This record gives sequence, C-alpha cells and structure tokens, in this order.
Amino acid sequence: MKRNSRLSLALHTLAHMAETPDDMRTSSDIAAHAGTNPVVVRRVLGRLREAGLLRSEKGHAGGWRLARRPDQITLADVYAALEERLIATDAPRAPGGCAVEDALQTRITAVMQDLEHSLTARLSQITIAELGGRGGAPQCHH
Amino acid sequence: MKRNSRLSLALHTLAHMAETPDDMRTSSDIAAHAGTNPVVVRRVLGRLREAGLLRSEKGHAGGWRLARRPDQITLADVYAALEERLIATDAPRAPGGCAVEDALQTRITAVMQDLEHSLTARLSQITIAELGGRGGAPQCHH
DNA sequence: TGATTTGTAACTAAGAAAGTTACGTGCATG
DNA sequence: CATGCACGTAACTTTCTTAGTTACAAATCA
Repeated sequence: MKRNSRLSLALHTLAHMAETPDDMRTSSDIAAHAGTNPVVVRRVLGRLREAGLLRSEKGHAGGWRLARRPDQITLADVYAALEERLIATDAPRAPGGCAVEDALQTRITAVMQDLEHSLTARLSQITIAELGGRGGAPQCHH
Repeated sequence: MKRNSRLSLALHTLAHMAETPDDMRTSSDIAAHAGTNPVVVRRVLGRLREAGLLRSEKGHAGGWRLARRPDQITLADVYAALEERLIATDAPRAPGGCAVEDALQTRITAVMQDLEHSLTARLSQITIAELGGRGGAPQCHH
C-alpha cells in the first residue's frame, strides 16, 4: 500500500463491517485481512472512533464495531475523520508580498476550497452500506 | 512548499503568465518569484510543455511562454499534464483473494473513479485566464 | 566567440507515513 | 484472583516521494 492508504484501509474495513455489523473484529484480524499491521489498523481506526464512527472495546472479547448503522455513515464522515486534505494546497508564503501575488493566491485558494466542498458534497451522498453491497448492488455472502 | 507543490507552482506560474501572455520568463525569474529552484521550475514546466500548454526557447532571449490563449487552458489540462491522482487509490492486492473482497474492491474503485471524474469535470470549467484575474474578477497591474 | 538559457542526469536532503517492537491498561473467564 | 487477550500509545526504524542542488551539454543570439 502506498497512496491514500489510510483512506483505503478505512473504506475496506468499514465496508466489511457494513456487511456484518454485529461481528466484533480484532485489529489483528483486520490487519491480516488487509495485509498490514495491527498497530497501523489501530491508528487508523482510532481516528474513526474519535469521530464517533466506531466503538472499540478492550479485554478478552474486545475489538471493533460500528458505532452507527451502516446507512448512517457517509464517506464524507470518513474523509473528515481522517483529516485528509486531498485538494487543498498550503499557503506558499506569508501575505507580505506584492498585491498582485496576494490577490492571485486568494483566488487560487478560493478555487481549491470550492473543489474541496464539491468533493465532500459528493462524498456525503455515499454511505458505507452502499459500499458494502447492501444498497442495491448485487449481494454475496461468505 | 510541501503539499501539492507541483500543482501549486504550475497554477501560480500559469496565472501570472495569463496576466501578461507576451512576456518571456526565465526559469530563474519564476523560481525567484516562487521561492524555489530553477531546476524544479524547469521540471514542472517541462511537463506542461509536453502537454502542449507551454512553449520554451533556449538561448540568449529564451524562456517560457504560453502555447495557447489563457482562456483556452483549463485547470483540467494542468491537472492532466502533471499526472497527479488526487483521489485514486492503488489496487491493494492481486484479485486472487475471496470473491467478497474482489467485489468490494471493484465497488470502491468505481466510486473513486467517479469522484475523479467529477473533479476533472469541474476543473475543466475553470481557465487560467479566470485565475489570473481577467475573467470578471477585479483586476490590478504591477 | 561568449553570454545566456533550457534540458537533464546524478546526487543529497527532508519529510511523511508504514512498519515494528515494546509495554501499560482494561476486561472477561476459568 | 490470576491469566490471557485486546486495545492504546510511545519510540524507533524503514521506505518512499519529492524538493533541492550541482554539474554540464546543447542551443541560441548579440
């Protein structure tokens, strides 16, 4: 895994959970399934828990489970939870430069933010239930 | 500069060029203006040249100039020229796994591609002429 | 010819993120 | 209560990407 790997891991895991929401999964299971490390899984899923998308339990029968119904979790929730900024650029410089440059920077930033908003608007229309296959797409079992 | 720095550099440079399309600019000038290195500038702008957005000339009075009118260059052109994939994830694994996993991967990939298409559709509606300020926005000179 | 500028290769530096190890905390069960 | 299991997290290493830098050949024009 290389690019967008946190988002990819989160999406795969959530989609799986959406299929069987009652199963408790351990980070080891998830890691094995995703071909990665349990600690990496806990790091990523930890963010989703902080955002209220997942619940985790310690101890003997512990593990991870959805905190809401699958059709109540959108991709925008996931995107926000991971705090990824796919589009936004960072401000290249302090605004002390020339006026032309500042105006240009302002316009570019505005465009970027607009694009980011379009993206999240679209993400908010897709739930992990649809991703998991329970949303009209052909369905299959283990 | 850190994130999306190639895109940011390209956008700033093109926007500036859109304001005064007849000026020939050297990579040194552009680098100084952008707070970076001439070689980096040539690397980024080289991609834009390969995509037919810019022309460069060697020698004494050489430099860089737009290859088309500013209102004929869209942000989608720039995005494509830089071959950035803001959204797409790479395929996490070979498709030899279980059927459920493959179906899920297919669905996630489809969503990603859909998002990428939405993005480029939006990008194609914005020209660098608008970015530069000649598209209805308040205008200013050096 | 000589100054100037692009084109590019080769290398170094810096940063981000995954992977790994280790260990503390909490919980269920025998 | 003791044990085993699973999360939570810190600290470190590894890997990858990309910017930065140096160097030099090729091209252009006064």
